[in-house]
Amino acid sequence: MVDMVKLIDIAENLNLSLTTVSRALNDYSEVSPVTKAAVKKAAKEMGYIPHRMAKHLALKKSHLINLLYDDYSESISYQSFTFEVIAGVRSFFGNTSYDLIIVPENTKNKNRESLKNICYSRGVDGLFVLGIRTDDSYITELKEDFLPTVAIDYPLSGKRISYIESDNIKGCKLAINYLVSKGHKHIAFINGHNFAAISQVRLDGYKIALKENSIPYNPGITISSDYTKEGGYKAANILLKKNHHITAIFAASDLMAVGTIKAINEQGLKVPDDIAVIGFDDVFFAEHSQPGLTTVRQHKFEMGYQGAKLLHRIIEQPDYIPKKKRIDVELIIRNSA
Amino acid sequence: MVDMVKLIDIAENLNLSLTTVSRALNDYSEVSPVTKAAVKKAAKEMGYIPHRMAKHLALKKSHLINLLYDDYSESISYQSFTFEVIAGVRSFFGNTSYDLIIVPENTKNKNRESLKNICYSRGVDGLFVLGIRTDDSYITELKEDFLPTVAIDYPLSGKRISYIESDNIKGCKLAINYLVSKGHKHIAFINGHNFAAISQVRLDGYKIALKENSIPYNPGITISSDYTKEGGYKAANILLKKNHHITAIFAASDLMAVGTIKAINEQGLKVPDDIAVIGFDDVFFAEHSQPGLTTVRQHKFEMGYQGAKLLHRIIEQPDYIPKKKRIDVELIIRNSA
DNA sequence: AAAAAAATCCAAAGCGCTTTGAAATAATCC
DNA sequence: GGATTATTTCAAAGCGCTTTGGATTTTTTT
Repeated sequence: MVDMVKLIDIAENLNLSLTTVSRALNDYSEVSPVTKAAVKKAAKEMGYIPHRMAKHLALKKSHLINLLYDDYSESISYQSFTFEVIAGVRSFFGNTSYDLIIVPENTKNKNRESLKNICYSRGVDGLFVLGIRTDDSYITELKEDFLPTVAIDYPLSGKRISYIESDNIKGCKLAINYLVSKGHKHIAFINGHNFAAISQVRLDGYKIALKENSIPYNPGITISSDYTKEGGYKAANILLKKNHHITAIFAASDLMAVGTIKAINEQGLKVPDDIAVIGFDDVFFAEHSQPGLTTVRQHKFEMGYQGAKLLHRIIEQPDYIPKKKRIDVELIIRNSA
Repeated sequence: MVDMVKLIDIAENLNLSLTTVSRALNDYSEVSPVTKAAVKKAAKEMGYIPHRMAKHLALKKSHLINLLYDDYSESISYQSFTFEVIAGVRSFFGNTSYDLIIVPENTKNKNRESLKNICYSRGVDGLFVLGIRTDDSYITELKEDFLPTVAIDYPLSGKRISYIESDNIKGCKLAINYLVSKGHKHIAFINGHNFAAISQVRLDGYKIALKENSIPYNPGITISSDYTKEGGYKAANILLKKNHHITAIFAASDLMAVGTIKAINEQGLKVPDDIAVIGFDDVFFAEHSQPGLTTVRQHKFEMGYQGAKLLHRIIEQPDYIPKKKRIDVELIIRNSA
């Protein structure tokens, strides 16, 4: 790296002390407006670029957010969800002086460093967690509340830790109510695996929605599977084989919904005429699927943005008591239901 | 942040000097095996976590890679491409001691900080550039070759700077050859906008492939548009209206291919019977489209991985002369052609 | 056993910044 | 005009680490 001009250079150039230069640039009141201006002018002319690391070392504040997410998942739903949430996070921090740091370590790796070590050794000021599984070993550490943290879709609470979630219950209600309004009474539910915290929530939402519509919950037509297309496909096949009353299927992800539609078609049945299908997420391809997928849209960017905002607040206001934040969802009506 | 144990603590505990402790932990030869072991043991017991920033300040090496990419693009192709490339980057650096840092600043923002400032002030050791447009103001700076850099899909070369690209020419040949083998002679090309460096390359590839098949290049059936579904849709409509000889359309992205198919269907024509369509990228939904999209697959993860490897090498071997790296592509045959 | 060489260890300086506590200067008061 | 207060500046220490140049001890050599 090219050798850069530093504070002491400016100081010598102006016959001032290092202290004064530092203070001038940081707009301290102790330095007269005249010298302040002079310093700033010189700094600009000399091409001074403050050295963040040095600053951080002195201040014990890194302005770094550890962005923790998995990327080994093959699921495109997850990918696009993650990407958009991160876009939201980035957007918020774009107006602050915080950077995001990604520590490349695989969740799969069994003897990976502890989360605490990773964060402490980098001196990050906060942690943003995305898509963590219930069986991840980091969960234990997270619960210790050791660093300002915001998670997406995983319930965490403490003095400096909180989370963001979509209004999953509402989403389920929207879906079920819509199906009921179309005359459906036998509505099956294909849920995601139990390693995602939201799976439980969505199951609850499904039950609540049924109850509100005075439809008895039938465990026989609820199946847990992977959040993938294949997961949906398999689950749908099982459902279709053992139960012939079903007129609608609610899938906990768009990807599963796509798999479900495939299975239905293979049985010689038509969507939505024979069986209606509703998904969850509204990922990009939902509108490109055949037929266009009716689904519950999550506002991913907003989740990221609000999460970042929350995290920022936790960091900057030490006495702030964080609350979870719920992001609204909406039903996108297309042609599959 | 909790107060952490530092070198001096270990030193005092063991009645050694700070120097020796530092050297012991870094496996210097000047310290005897006995004390080395003692120090390491103590460090472990006391829960010592090295402070990266301090280390970096002293070493003038941050082990940080600036990861530069846009996320304002609505295009899912771009998103999924980006996500997978980054996954590759992460995977490579997962075996090194480098972290990735994202400086959240919008490309849209007109008075954004200079790239050089961003990099220098953070002391990053390298720069990984993804999806930069030809009209981006950073291009000028990048060409200055001011920092070890690797770009994806943008030709940059210098002493410490290089790039990775898919073998676009081969990709075009694969597509065109396949179409020709199916008897097509009038093959239109829907290209992406001129702000992507690859657009020019793919156009060249299209021309070369035609030539190799002794088909004259007809500028009338080549159209530039956006890399989006709408872009493909519009372009296809123009093509379909003004030329009735076309039997095949090669689109420079899957998304455009999807739009193309939509346009074709709306004209009452069938894919592939009336008009064959081939895309580029092989993004996730390519196989979910109706009909399944025949397309040129890019190995995105590999691009990221190899790019990271290249960057790592440029950084660690100052005398290494970087060359561009080309990543293989393959034709994925489905039902659209 | 004395001299030379090798092996260990250490105090102090330095990385580029902020901040404390004190000193010098300027402005205000009675 | 001397004392008090406010303003402006500075030298030095500190953030947690590495490294230089020396000092001290141990081993080898003759």
